[in-house]
Amino acid sequence: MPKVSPAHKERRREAILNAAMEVFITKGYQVATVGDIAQQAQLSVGALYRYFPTKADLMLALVRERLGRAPELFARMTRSVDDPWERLVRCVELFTTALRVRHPGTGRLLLVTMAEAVQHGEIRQGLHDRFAGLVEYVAGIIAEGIARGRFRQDADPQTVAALLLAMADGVAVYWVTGTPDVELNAMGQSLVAMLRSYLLPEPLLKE
Amino acid sequence: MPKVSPAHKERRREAILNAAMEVFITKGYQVATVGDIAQQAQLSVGALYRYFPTKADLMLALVRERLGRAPELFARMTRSVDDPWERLVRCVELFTTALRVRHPGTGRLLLVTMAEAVQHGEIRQGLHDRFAGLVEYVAGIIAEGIARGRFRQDADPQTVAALLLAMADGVAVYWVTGTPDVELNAMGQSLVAMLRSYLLPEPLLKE
DNA sequence: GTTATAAATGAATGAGCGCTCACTTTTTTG
DNA sequence: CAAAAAAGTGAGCGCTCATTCATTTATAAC
Repeated sequence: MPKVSPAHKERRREAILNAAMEVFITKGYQVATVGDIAQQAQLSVGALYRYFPTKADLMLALVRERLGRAPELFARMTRSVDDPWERLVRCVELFTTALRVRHPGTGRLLLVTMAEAVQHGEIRQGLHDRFAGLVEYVAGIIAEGIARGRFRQDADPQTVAALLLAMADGVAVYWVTGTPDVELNAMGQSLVAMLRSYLLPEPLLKE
Repeated sequence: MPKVSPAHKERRREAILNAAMEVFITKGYQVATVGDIAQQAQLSVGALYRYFPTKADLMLALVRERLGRAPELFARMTRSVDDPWERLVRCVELFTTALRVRHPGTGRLLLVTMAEAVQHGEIRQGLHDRFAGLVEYVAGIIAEGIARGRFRQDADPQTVAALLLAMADGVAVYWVTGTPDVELNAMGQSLVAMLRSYLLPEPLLKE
């Protein structure tokens, strides 16, 4: 005879994950304490341990459920656009918007996760999956553009996609560190301009 | 009446910094212990504290002396090249080579430093100085190229430079995490190709 | 309302860490 | 060689933290 409904348990689990995210991105994984997270979730330490067996499991769940879903999220948000070039531009826009507005914590989570990945194999795997998924999606867009004859024929989809995403994450990481005096929108625009000159053949350039 | 020469003290200080770098980049700042570093330096814990007052000071010295000198290093290594475009290409080459061959630990140090910067103000400042210095140098190259009429006139040196360097560091971070299946040279070549199509006006493109 | 049982609590446990300091070793100087 | 003083040692202090568990509280079923 269970005391609460599965739905209630799921809601509490989410609350704990939200609390963990908040604490991890403000203090970093190692400095954050389980007590901090319990307090943020308005729970006791013991109760928290009924939902996640260790502190590391909390982090891993965050990596898988908050970072790991980026590829499908991007795919869903840009599926409606047919033209490969437009879809690429949408991706860049989506990224800068998400970073600033919709999911401002995700950039910080990415940074904390990268730092932890150096040591923790499962976390490294989680990051790998996310990046590989994103590269695959973007490379697909580029490949389609090439196939349709709209993009420069000698571009290597995999490499360009990886470069693009490394840049995106590089900007994200620097942005959340508050390190450079970066204007996110200006960088997005320059990136699009650069991509356009590289990918789009001459006839489309005159505008 | 000092017991050892200043030169000897300086050599020991360097040895400790080398040990700290090795330990920090394999374990991360928080997980690394002062005991680890002392052991790596073949010294006792107490002796180490005669050279650096706290663990945090060790990290800070590394940030300033290993990361902070990147701008002058880049300037020195590319000064001999006169043509702005060639110098830009040299920078990209330099970066990929340094990452793989000459200073393989620097990428990891960068990642560990970024993670710590979230919390630690002085470290954040150190990172900021490094990035600002690099942006300034690269922006200078681009500005010169524009002034000489060799580069696209509507390019914004600051933004393009920041974008370029965020990409470089993004690649570095992903590379050291071992996350994507990245071929560093291929990415460097694609980057140069992209830059060429963006920065160089038509007459120079035909080759 | 009673009871069975899941959920929640938080003090206690034990391990580990940064840093100190009373002491030992080494080197320089005269 | 003797003495002074810097350099080096490492056990120990005080503290923090992840995790546990005996106990209390809340809920659902009847």
